[in-house]
Amino acid sequence: MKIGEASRLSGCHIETIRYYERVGILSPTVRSESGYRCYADHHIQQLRFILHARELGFSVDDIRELLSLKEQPDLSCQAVDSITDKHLHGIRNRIKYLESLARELRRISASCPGGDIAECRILEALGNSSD
Amino acid sequence: MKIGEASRLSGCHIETIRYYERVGILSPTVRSESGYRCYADHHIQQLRFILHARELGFSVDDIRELLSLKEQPDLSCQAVDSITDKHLHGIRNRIKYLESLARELRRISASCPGGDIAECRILEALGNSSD
DNA sequence: CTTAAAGTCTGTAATCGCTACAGAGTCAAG
DNA sequence: CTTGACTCTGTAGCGATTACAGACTTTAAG
Repeated sequence: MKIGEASRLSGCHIETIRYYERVGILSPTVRSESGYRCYADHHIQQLRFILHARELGFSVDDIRELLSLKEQPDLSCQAVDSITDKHLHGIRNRIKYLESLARELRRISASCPGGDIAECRILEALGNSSD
Repeated sequence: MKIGEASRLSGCHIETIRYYERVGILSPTVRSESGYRCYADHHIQQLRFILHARELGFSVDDIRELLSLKEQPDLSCQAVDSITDKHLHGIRNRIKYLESLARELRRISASCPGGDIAECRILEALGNSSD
């Protein structure tokens, strides 16, 4: 099948499919006489895997590694767990960071009486280095 | 003062200072005979404002607007509030999104018995389109 | 006075994960 | 036979920096 159908079946944009091939997480395809990429079922499977992993926020590098591990069924899945844990850890850190930002913004915003710019506490707070 | 001292006083990297000038959120400087940038106190103030706003996650475009509003003390600070609220909203949405990712990752991760890759439920879950 | 080190300049490329073209070629239907 | 849909490659853009290379200037020490 050609890239258009692969796109419809996998849910990946055409340009993204070509991108995944370029960065080496999607296996290269056979080419037709005219140079069109020809996709097989396993490509669709791969694309769905990639898409789902991306939806869960895994990086392309993580996915490369996950796909490579997938090819070695006899290995312990500890490496997979480790990638997942690291990723989860990263997400939790980002959440904590964003929560602290939100708290701080809320605090600053609440302190502003809402009159003229001259008395705006938000701008004032931004002007002061560490408050 | 030259860029090195401006960097030390403001806490911005030298290259970042030049970048802020290039994108137009830091006022251009007078140049010395040899072409070195000469910074005054108000540049340091501006840099601290920018740095703090960036720490709170405001975009460069937001900052450009905040700085421009700051120059008009007679205006209502409603525009400032609006930028801040929008930003806070964006952060809260990102938090929600990351929390849903974390829940899903946790769920998938917990379902894995931890043996061989062949039985790894994480890889299995990633392979299945919508679960 | 010379030389070495530290500072500064401009311009360009890299980061990440796509997305969006331009311009050319291919294929199927009417 | 032509129109339109599809595909190709290659390149540039996004955002906010960071990281050079290669050239120039200034400062401090010997």
